[in-house]
Amino acid sequence: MQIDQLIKTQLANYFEANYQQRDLSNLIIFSPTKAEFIGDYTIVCFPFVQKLKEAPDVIAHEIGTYLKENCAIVSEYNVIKGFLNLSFDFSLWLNFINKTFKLTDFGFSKSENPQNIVLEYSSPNTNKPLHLGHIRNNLIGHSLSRILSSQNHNVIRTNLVNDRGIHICKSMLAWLRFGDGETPESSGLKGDHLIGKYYVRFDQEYKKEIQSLIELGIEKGNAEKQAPTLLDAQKMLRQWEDGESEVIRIWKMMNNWVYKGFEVTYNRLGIEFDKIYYESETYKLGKSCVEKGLADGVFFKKEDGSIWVDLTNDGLDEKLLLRSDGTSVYITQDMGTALLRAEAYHPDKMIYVVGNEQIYHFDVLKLILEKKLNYEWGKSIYHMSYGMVELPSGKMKSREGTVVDADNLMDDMVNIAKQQTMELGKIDQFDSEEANALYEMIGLGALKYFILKVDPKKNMLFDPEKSIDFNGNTASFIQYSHARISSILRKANELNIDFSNEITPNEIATIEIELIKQLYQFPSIVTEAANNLSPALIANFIYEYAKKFNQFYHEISILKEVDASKMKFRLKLCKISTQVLKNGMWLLGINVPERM
RNA sequence: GGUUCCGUAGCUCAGUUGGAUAGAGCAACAGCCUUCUAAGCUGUGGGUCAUAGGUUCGAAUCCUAUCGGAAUCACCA
Repeated sequence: MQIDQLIKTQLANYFEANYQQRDLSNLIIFSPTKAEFIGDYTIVCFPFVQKLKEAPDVIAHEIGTYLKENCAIVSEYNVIKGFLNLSFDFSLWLNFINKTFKLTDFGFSKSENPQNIVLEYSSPNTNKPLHLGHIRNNLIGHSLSRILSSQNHNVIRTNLVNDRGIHICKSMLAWLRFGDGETPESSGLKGDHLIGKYYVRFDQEYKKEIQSLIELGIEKGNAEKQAPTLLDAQKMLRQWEDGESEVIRIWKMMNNWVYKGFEVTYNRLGIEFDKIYYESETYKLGKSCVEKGLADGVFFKKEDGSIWVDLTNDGLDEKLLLRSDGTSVYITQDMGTALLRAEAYHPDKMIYVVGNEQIYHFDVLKLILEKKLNYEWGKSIYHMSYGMVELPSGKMKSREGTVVDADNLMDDMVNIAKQQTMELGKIDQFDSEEANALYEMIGLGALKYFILKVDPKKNMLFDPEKSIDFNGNTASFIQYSHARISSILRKANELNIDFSNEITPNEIATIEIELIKQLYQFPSIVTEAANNLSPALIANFIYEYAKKFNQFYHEISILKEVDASKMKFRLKLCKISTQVLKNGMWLLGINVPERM
């Protein structure tokens, strides 16, 4: 199937026979020919110069002649400077079209060594609703799960809910003091939003107390530690870890409100999990892990009873593993969770989709598990760190209210989509259910695409004022292209054109060849995206493809003024194009409409 | 201060393992709807790829230094 492998093997034989050099085949650079030159694929000949002691264009001609004579698919070649441009026989593309057009899973491939991959993403705290940063996390994670499973890997999608800890106690405390028994039902608020309200309330009270302590002449750092509400929250955390029934009851009740709220958000985003872990269920294992390490002398205890690991020899610092009051910290439960996962799934890889602000945390985690506790699976931990989403005003801070709320944002996007769609007035025949599904598809598609098209590792900017466009490099453009192609295929269906049989068109337009060449690349792009864990590669590729198709659409009439075989050929091309757009967007977690 | 990441058009972003003359979209301007969907297509303008060195046939890409931005170095998660 892969042309480049075929040619490389041929060339390796050639170098062996004529120059007695085997390792030269590693130097072969094989890439699609740039549009402004004639040819399909290009071999760069400069790297051979040193070994073969010949001028680049001489070598290029030699290789070109050899390939043309010995390689059936190479029909022509030309040389420009050291670049050897090869043209392939059209039968190659024709076979590709005839074969691919029957597939529904075009772009997906069977990996020769499928792996068990535990993929963690989302990982929300239960003290506030999801915001734009979480959206990026969820979208990247969800898309990666699809990209990896498209390569035949066994992906276990996991979520680790941070349902315990001091932050939860803060919300609980504020609710007990100021909540007056308020519930999602009584307030009409979504559960996660209700809890978020009290998290903010806690912070306000806390700040007030700090201020008044400072006015009493207490130094700021101490004031922050001595504020009564904070002490109360810390007390509550100890009560929680001791399993005090009233604290546990409220905690359960409030967490359930939040879960119901999250469920709505996840459903709307289209995010799913195979297994949900709760920190409250894994932190104890983490604790025993720490105690075992202490017993083995890998960790050490300070005078106040807190337990630490010394990583100074590994270029990091000392890191706290258990507080002096015996309660666990963030990393404690991550150790426990990792342990559970390793036992349950025997993963070849454990991928954590977590923001780049936690690079240090995951360096520590991996180091502890792999090198200090000597777990074999420790080396399989990989932190897929993504960049922050910034606003024009700077970073989002949930306590300062400068966040873009996930639910509000989705509402806004769908509303804008609705408004724009109605203005265009193309879907008058839709009933309201169809229409609403379409608004949802377009609005959320725009949001998802906007986020996923950016290289995950980079920080990105989101400007709510400008909101998200529906023109240009956007999901709507791709969805629109899909709707158009679907329209052509519907028309063909109405006219009862059967294009399923093998065809051999004799004359082909250049733009068609360009389309086919691009189509041909799709599977390797998906593989590359899986290797680099980058949905952005796919997003930008399908945009390029959709754009090219739109040009094709304008330049070439598909159903008229062509002979029958050519028309059928183009219909096949259309069919494959819908597969590329549909499958590509599926990998991003975005739906495409038949009409819009 | 230590560590890590980023710096490409006015703005938002692409740029495959180093390859040919640096690519889109938005914004601006000029055209194109009697045809399978104009959420589209065509054209124009816009660049010292942060800066300076180095590596080589060749550097936006690799190395070093400098400047600018971000994250982190918590008994927060």
